[in-house]
Amino acid sequence: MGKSGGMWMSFFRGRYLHSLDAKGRVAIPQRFREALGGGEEALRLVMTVDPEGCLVVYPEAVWRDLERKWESLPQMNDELKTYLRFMVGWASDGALDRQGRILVPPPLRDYAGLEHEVWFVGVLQNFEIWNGERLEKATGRDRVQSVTQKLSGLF
Amino acid sequence: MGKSGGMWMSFFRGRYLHSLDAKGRVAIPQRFREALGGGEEALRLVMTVDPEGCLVVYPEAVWRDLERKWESLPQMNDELKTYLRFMVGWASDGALDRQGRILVPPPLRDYAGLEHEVWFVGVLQNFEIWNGERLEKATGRDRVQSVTQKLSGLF
DNA sequence: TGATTCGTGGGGAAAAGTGGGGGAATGTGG
DNA sequence: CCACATTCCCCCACTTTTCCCCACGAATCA
Repeated sequence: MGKSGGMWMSFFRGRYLHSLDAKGRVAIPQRFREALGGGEEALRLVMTVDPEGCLVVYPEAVWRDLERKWESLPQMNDELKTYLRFMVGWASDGALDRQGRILVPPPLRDYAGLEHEVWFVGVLQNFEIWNGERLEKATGRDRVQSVTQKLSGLF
Repeated sequence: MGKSGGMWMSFFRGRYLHSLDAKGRVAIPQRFREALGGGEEALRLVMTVDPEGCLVVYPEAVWRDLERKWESLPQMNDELKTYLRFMVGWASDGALDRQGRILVPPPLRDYAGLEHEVWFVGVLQNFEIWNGERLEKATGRDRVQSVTQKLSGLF
């Protein structure tokens, strides 16, 4: 609310530092909650891992599209099986509690090296949850500058 | 609003020294406000970071075009993911308050090393917010002269 | 010199994030 | 099938941040 009716926030943007409490819960940033589901219904999402060492969170609808795509692929080769074992095998679906928090299952917490402080990072269609040091390595200036070079043909 | 004489300034130009107050707010230079969004509606903008160490501010419309472009690219690309994590991951969207100010979120403040005094610099389609010393390093004469050499073929 | 605009500062209500107590649900071992 | 421990999720209370309002002072313009 407040933020005016402008309904253009359909993407996840920005970074937020939140804290994981002793019970393994974190509050989803309010801005992300808005992007998650709009309406009144309970916001459902799917959380899984990323090879870079963070967690990735998708709105349920977006995740379903991914699943449909995977399922409809022509042939199931070893690479695809490995990939699915990873993405789907780590996936955990859930809903926000009434305070807008999610519970991060212990295996995922371990995978991403999450302690007390965690960073939320929006990347358009989904968002990520990072351990601070890992995030810094992944988005350091040097890394970004070299990446920008390679991408410069694209835009 | 004031000097609505007639034509709009459609580009951002010039540099202005303003101050960030204790709550992290800065007034956008009046000239920039005019360029931002014409009409009477609340002026919306998106602020993110630049690898050179400053903040970049785009009018909402310009930013949306960027997002549309990014979104249409193949998403499995690691370089693109890194790039988005940087550009989108730092992005903060907001509107000016009634005094024409924006709130600079703490993470962005830290990234750009902004203390009390900050410089606004117009660069056509968008403008930047700098820490004074960094700006001086980035636009020192020696630096600019060498750059100008390399560019001389372009115009 | 009075009126208007622009930048700056601060008070205060509302919202967002954080932490903890306790009941329901789940699962495990007798 | 029944204790028992564990996990999960609700509610409430507290702190911090955000945002809306009003007000002052410097600069500008007639």
